[in-house]
Amino acid sequence: MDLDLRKLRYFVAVAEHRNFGRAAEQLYITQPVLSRQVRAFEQELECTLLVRTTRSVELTAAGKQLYEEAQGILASVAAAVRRVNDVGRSVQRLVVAFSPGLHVSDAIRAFTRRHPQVRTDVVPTRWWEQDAPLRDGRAQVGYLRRPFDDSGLHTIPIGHEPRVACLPAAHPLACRGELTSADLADERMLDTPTRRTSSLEEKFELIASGHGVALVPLSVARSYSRPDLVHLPVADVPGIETCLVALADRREKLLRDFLEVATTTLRNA
Amino acid sequence: MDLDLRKLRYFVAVAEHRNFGRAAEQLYITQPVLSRQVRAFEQELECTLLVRTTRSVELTAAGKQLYEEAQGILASVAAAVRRVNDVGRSVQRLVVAFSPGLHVSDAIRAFTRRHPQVRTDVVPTRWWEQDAPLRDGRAQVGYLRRPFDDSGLHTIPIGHEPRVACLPAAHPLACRGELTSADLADERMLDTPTRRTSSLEEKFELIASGHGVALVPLSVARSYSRPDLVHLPVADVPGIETCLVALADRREKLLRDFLEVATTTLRNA
DNA sequence: GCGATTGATACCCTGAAGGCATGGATCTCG
DNA sequence: CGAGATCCATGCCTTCAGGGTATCAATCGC
Repeated sequence: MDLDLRKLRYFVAVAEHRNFGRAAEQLYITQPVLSRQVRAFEQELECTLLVRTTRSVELTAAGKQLYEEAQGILASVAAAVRRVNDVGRSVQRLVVAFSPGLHVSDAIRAFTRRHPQVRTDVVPTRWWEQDAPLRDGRAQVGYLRRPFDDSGLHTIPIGHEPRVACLPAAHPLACRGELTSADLADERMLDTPTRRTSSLEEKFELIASGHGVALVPLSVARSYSRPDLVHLPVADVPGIETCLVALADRREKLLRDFLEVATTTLRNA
Repeated sequence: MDLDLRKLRYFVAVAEHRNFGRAAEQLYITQPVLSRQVRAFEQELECTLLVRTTRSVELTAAGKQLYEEAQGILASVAAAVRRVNDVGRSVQRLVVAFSPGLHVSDAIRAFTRRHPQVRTDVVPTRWWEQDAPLRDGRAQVGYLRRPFDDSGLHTIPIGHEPRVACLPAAHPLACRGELTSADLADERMLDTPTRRTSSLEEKFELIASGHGVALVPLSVARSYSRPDLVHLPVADVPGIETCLVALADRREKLLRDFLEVATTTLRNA
């Protein structure tokens, strides 16, 4: 019933590595200790979390559930501790979440000029749950790309960018100048938000190794260019909208100021 | 950085009792241990949380912040642990939050008839943050009275009830049959959501002891009748709306079923 | 000034957390 | 098939955080 966060962190490490030895190494403890702690954790929860064979470690349904829960718990706890520290030191802070490929430095610089006493920070979001840092309290404002779950969020559209097709350089279509969606009809698309492709790097790796192609926002294509991939404009796919986002029920002056500064900055850009 | 939940609980107990001895008693530990643990906690956070004199304990700004944060953290952690346990035992559960005075037993009984395998549970809400159990994951559906913060919530109005005036039995107006808002113009109203009156019982206690009067929903007046208070209809105050509420982004079948069963049940009632 | 109240300090003890050595099971490869 | 590699579990030892008792020190009320 008491749930020790240390043991929760231990479990998370094992869940991520699927391997006690390497998880222990990352935690700077020895493997036997980790085995014992995780087993004790399971007994406390009265619930089996892992299926161990001598060769592999797998998560049970409960283990998967706990792993999901743990993400949010640990993130919220860390954010809460930092907020308490900020209050204790009379520090004002604004954290900006941003989706891969988007740049917020201009807005932050402009905001810092106007509010030099406010510390700013940024946190990257994972593209299949872009709203998570806002909802769990890690960030107060986000700079996100649609689509995302906007329930309870205040959104300000600030831009629209085309999407380009990303293909392996060796692909037959790669030498063409511009494509249409018809050209891509037979290709395997990697756009669906499956959690398999957890990072953009992983997605590009899959594309480069021939597992499929994808449509990506132009800014992403610019940021992650690599020699074994080509990016080609596609005539008839809709672009994608970028938004400034904040929790709808937040009314702090700092937040409103940032939204104002950011919209003007980004409009001038 | 590591934040021990045990110490967090210790701090919360002290913050609530404003007294080490009584907090220790509630925690089933001794006072010296509690003093040491809380001080160690402050050192870990590198942040003073309490101002102690030999006669009193007060919260610093950081302490207040942490106390607020701790509410959510501990509630979410407990809810998460229970969800993990439910998954581990293949238990399906639905938790219904309800505001003071509302009765959900009919809906729950009807739902249980249709889904006998689903465990149901209820959690009371505090009237000044009725949406909290939904947002922190303790409950999946709520039966709340407006006004509440409905951003990101899916709401289904299910009823409208009049409000009645609650007065001390000894009050000059208490012998009148019906009032108008003009009659109450000179009275001190206890309706504003100040956190001073944390429970309805406390509110009624204040009224009975002559600190003011209040407008309360009829169902609340019925539930909490006591000899030293009278409830009188007021001709010209608007009634209050009751809603079934769920997080807007939730689509679980169980939840949708409950909403359906509940709306029909409540409409027949 | 005196007792009551309340938080802090000193000192001790127990048990949980960590380390090391090693066992036992399974996979890989010659 | 046998040898080695890999990986989790177990046994045993050590350390220190967490808890207990006794007591001190400061403040309030009378």
